[in-house]
This record gives sequence, structure tokens and C-alpha cells, in this order.
Amino acid sequence: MIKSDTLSSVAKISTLLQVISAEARLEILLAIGAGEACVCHLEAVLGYRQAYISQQLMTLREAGLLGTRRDGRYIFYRLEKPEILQIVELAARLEDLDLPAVDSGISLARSSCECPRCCSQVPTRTSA
Amino acid sequence: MIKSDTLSSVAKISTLLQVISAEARLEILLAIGAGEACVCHLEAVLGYRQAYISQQLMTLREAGLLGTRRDGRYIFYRLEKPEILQIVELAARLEDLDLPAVDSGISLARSSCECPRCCSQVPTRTSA
DNA sequence: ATAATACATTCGGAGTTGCGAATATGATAA
DNA sequence: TTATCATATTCGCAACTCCGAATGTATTAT
Repeated sequence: MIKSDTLSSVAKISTLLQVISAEARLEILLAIGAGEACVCHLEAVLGYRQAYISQQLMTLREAGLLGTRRDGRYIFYRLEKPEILQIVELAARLEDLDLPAVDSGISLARSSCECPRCCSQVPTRTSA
Repeated sequence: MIKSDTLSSVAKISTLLQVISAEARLEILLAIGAGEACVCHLEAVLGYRQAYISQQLMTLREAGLLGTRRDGRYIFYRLEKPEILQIVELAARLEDLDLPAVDSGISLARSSCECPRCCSQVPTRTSA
């Protein structure tokens, strides 16, 4: 893996883009979006195994892209630099894709979470 | 390598970012910048072997990022989607780097080329 | 013609990475 | 205390990627 702090500007940019370019990590960034998400949430929403999610989160953390907040036994991740999503949006536009549902921090990450244990309330549903 | 056209939006974005994230390819994109550049030019400016440059150019071409123009025995490459540089600039800003001299199409790619054979005129030099 | 130049392409192996399995840690519940 | 849950970390190897070497293909020069 790429590390060290004595790197050229291009090398640093290369590292950043490589970190966010892995498909699973892109999905994680989009799932967190403007809000925050715990690991079990990401697990449920994205369908990856827990250890795998944690591995990807570690990579993103080491790149300085994520911040954490512990609440009880849950650890919530948020984007340290939300502008990272602008890169994804720009890339999406270049490919003529209507950007893949960047999480607004309301829809997925905070409410109507599908994972079996955390955030089990379903506040956006209006049915009786 | 990543191919196929039946891919999710995220997968397409992933592929695009992976293609541009390789350090050598980043350097190539920046060296071409807003102008155009032949292979021997890139070879001289970046210091990579010819075959290696061509390999990276092939990858960028297959991703639809480059266009070509043949002039005699030279082949000039240009950015098909110059907005790709905005991604690089954004990434640079996120890392607090003053973006790495995006080629304006004047300084390197078109004039004062250092490679021994092509573009040997040195128009920006004002010395006798 | 042949030769030289500019560039493209294929092949293969050393090296790296992805990711599953197993295990560890830190917090809460009983 | 022990058990359980949420998450982190380490290990190892199959799979993949990088890149050098060799070779192929246009184009121009002689």
C-alpha cells in the first residue's frame, strides 16, 4: 500500500484517487454522504461482510477521509472532507451518469436504516 | 483490467477514477493539459520509456479520455474530456496542494519542448 | 528497394493487492 | 464476573497488476 509523507504532489493526488476509486469504498462514501453511518448500517445497506467493511473504513481513515464518533458500542463514521463527494459527482457527470444518489444525510444514513439492530425506527414512513 | 459495458453507475465511476489515479497516467494527463502532446514529448518530459508511455496512453484511450491526431510519423494526443483536469484540481485542493502545474497548452505541450526531435523550436526564450 | 523513426502491442513473471478466515478489543448487559 | 455485541486487526494465499523485453506496424527518408 501507499504511504510515506515525503511524496510529490502528483503522488499524493494519485494516492487519494486510488483510495476513493475502489468500488466498495466509493459505495461507502456515498452511503455516508452528508450524514454519518455505523458499521452495521453499512453492512446492511451495502451487503458486504463486517470485516470487509472495516477494512475499507481503515483505508479511508488512514487517508484522512473519515472521522469517527463512538456512541455506546456503535462507532459512527462521517466524511472528514465532504468535498470528496464533489469529485465523485464530477466523475459521474463526465460519464453522463446522473450521480448515484449521494446520500443527503436524511434518507439512508440517519433514518429508515435497514440493518436489524441499529436505528430501527422508520420515521419517513407515513403509513399507519 | 476492468471492462464490460453493463456496469452499475458506481462501477463506472470506480473504473474512471482508477484509470486516472495511476501516478504515471496522472502525469500524462497533466502534461497534455489543455494542449496536445506526442509520445516522444511525453517520453522526454516525464522520463518514462516509450513502451511504458504507450501502455498508459492505451489505457487512457480505452477509457475514452484521449483523442488522437496523426501528423506525419507523430501522433498527437489530446484530452477528449478536459474536465477530467477539474477532478485532479479538486483532489489537489483537498490535499492542500497548489495544483501541480496543469499544462495551459502553451508552456510545455506546444512550445519549448525538451524532447530531442519533435517541436525543437524554442519560441518562448527571449535570449539572443 | 532498405533503413530509420515514432509509436503500438503482446507476453510473462516478479511483485502487489483483494478479501476470506480467524482472532482481538472495547463496550454494554446480565 | 461472564456473555454478547459492534467493530478492529492480523494472516495468508489466490488473483491480479505492473512493467520490462521483445516484436509488430505505419510513415518518412535515402
